[in-house]
Amino acid sequence: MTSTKERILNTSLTLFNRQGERNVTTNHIADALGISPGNLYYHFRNKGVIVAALFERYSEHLLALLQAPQGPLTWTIKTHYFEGLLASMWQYRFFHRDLTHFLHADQALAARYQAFVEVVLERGLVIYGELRSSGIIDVDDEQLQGLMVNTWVLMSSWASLVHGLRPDAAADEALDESLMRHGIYQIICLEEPFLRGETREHLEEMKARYRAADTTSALLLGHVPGMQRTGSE
Amino acid sequence: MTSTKERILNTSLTLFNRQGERNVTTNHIADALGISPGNLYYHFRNKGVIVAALFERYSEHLLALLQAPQGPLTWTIKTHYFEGLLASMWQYRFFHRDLTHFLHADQALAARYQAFVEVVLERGLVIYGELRSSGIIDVDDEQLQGLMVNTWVLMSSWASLVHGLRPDAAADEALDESLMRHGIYQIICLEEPFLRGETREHLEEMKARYRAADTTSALLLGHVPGMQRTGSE
DNA sequence: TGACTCCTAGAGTAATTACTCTAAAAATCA
DNA sequence: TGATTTTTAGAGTAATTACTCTAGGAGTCA
Repeated sequence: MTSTKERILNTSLTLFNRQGERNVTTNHIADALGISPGNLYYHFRNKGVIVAALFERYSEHLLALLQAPQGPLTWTIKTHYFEGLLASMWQYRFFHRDLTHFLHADQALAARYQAFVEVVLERGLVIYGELRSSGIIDVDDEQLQGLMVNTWVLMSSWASLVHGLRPDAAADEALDESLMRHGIYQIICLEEPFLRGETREHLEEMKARYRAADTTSALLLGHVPGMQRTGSE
Repeated sequence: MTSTKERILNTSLTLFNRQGERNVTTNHIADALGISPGNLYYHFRNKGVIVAALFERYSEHLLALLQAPQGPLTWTIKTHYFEGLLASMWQYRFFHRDLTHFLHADQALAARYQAFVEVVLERGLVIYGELRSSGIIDVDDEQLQGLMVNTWVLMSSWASLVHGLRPDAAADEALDESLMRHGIYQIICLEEPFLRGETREHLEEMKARYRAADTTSALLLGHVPGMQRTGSE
């Protein structure tokens, strides 16, 4: 039996993800749990600390993933690994969505968030650095940094972006999977030009694997009419 | 003398950008203008239509820019052109920041936003298509689409991202310029691997131009310690 | 059993905030 | 000028919502 405190966090997370933190009141949370507002406030002295506690869970989860030893790293393994990262981020997608307000409202949280991003980037650089050392990608330092920043932008914004274009996605759990694959696909697009050696042979296979399936393909570009299939020069 | 209606929109935009829409009440807006709430509500029947009106301004502005004939297109011209786009987007940065809530609260706005994104992507594809036809970039159709999506993700998220990491940026107008340049720099990073021919000769010059200056360099990666300058293989 | 702490209920409150209403000033027009 | 319309003020309201307070149940330990 999970504790009430845990249950509050869990349903808060669910509701926040589904409806956005702004549209979820503390009374809603209590209702959804079948407990009283008083009880909720016994465990969390205000709504902000619920958000902060969820961030703590999120960042711990992600940093743990990032700390995990990787063993010998191939591009395929790395991509699969990133898939796991993105999945975790998706679980806490409300956070990046409503980030602005949280950081505006809570100085301490803002500081922790900044530190969090720093560590994420640092660790990400190590991973890309290993890929480089193994001759999997061919980049100079500057390109490596640029790639890293762009990867982070993509990963941290993907959920919000999807949510903006597919409001239904928050409710429809079945979409999640394919939407996330699309996110990974976009990361592949980022990395593709830098791939060297035999790794390039896996490219098509990986692209096919993560390429958006029917439903998702329409998300961003599937139904843009102006695109002719002329092939590259 | 601008009309009261215009003035309401202008100060709303300013306040929204600075403090986030959520933290700006209609009374705040009225106060800032030195008019009565009643007056404000005479011109806009609720807060939502202010947001919607601002979106209309934003999308018209951006689409007009996108429609503008370009003449012969070089990569340098294109980059400069994107700089203008990003600047316009920065002017309405509150919108992409609080997007989720707006679309959740207003179905019609959600539909218009989707249509807007479609047109933006369509036009963006045309531009990248022209670069390809001119032999400036070398991409196949798939890469072109991937690049386009990533460019859009970057541009539409950049302001929020910056705001999350530099809360002060909203207040400090001097930072704007350099933060935006950094955004363009990241787009250059996206495109760099695809550049061909003599355009590559301009690469270093352009990178230098948009590379983050001292203040900004620390924004995302400047002070990450784990990064050694080992040079590429 | 009794004492003590932890947990819960639920009515209630204070503050915020989007929005209304009436009446009067200002502009427009005949 | 007088009539009509547009614009404004500003007090006020209804609803929401984060949060409090008191009292009582439920374990736990002596």
